[in-house]
Amino acid sequence: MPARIHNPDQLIAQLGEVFREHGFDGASMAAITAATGLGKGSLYHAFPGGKDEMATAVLADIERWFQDEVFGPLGNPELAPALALGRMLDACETYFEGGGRVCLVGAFALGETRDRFHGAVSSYFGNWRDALSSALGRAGLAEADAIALAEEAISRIQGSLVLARALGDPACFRRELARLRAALGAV
Amino acid sequence: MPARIHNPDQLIAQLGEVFREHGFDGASMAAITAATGLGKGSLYHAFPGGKDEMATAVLADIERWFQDEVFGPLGNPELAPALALGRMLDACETYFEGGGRVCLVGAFALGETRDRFHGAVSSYFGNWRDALSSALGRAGLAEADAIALAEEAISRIQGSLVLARALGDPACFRRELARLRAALGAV
DNA sequence: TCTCCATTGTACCAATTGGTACAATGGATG
DNA sequence: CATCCATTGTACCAATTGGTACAATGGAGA
Repeated sequence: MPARIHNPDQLIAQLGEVFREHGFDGASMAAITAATGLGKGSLYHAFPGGKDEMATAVLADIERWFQDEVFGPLGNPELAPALALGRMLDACETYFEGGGRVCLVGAFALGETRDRFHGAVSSYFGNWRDALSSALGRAGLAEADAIALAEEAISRIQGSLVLARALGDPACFRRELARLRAALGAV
Repeated sequence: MPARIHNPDQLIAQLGEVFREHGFDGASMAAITAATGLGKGSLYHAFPGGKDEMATAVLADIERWFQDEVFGPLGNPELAPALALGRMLDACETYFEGGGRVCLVGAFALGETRDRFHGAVSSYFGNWRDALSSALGRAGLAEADAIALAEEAISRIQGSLVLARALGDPACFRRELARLRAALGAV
């Protein structure tokens, strides 16, 4: 009966969407088997640690993506900061699907899971802030100003995702990104 | 055995803290009875609709508080806008305990509960945006600019709560509030 | 003091939870 | 073709879930 060989990348992506849609506690094994098409046997074979391990893998995958697409370019001294900043905003627009997709890490930070995955959550946001402030520093800002603006920019991105989802209006997020693009472009 | 007369206001506050700490799905009836000291009998007597009704009552209570302390003053044409804006920031600093307390409505917006309480969530953020943009309009901004700045300010508040919680550094939130105070003061 | 009834705690319910055990499968290796 | 073993689906588990039923309580009004 087994239809062997399951694409692990696709599996992680599917798990991510389940957690995004239901939250950690809300993502029951029943929902996970339904979304992935895999039985418990397969899931616990791939993730002996159960849901915790699945969520950890998802978070690691997200961080890897942002490391490659966002944090890396931002921290790269050989890349023009203006270019890296624009790339960050483009990546966010794509990744969060123009405000239609929520930030799983942010949701985990606010939600019931705040402690359980604190390491991954804090690493994600810490790396983002550090990389962004590094780019802003290279763009000419003093260190304190760079850190302040980095915190502001990340807050605006995360907050507008909350707002967009709350109002049911993804355009909220895109508008905020546009304003942010102008503000960061003026540095 | 009953120790009659239970302060309903205190009960709502306790329920709010449970939902804040565990999330909606995570707040089991066991956790709720523990936090409130009330048995299931009392709880289902006060809230025949179960957890849903409890959460609805908590959300209504939060909206009432913000209506009185924030949205009302912001929308009041007889109040100097600069005063109302300052009062909003003070109220946020107090209510969110300087970044140590999460926004339950924001958490519900991001989390697994996004649809179930969509009405209350969208009303809270919609009223906030409308009241804030009204105050900014009275402060001299054109309507489009007022709406844009209102969305930005709410995003910054909500986002910095996410960031503060994620990094385990409540000061993040207070710093953002301070920057926001400067930005809104310059209007 | 006595009665009444809103309030309460407790025992209980079916359904679902995350997790385990294990046998069947079938591609890869020889 | 035969063997092996990683991979898989299924049956099952105790614990917990949200919710209900109901009897005991004890303050308020007569």
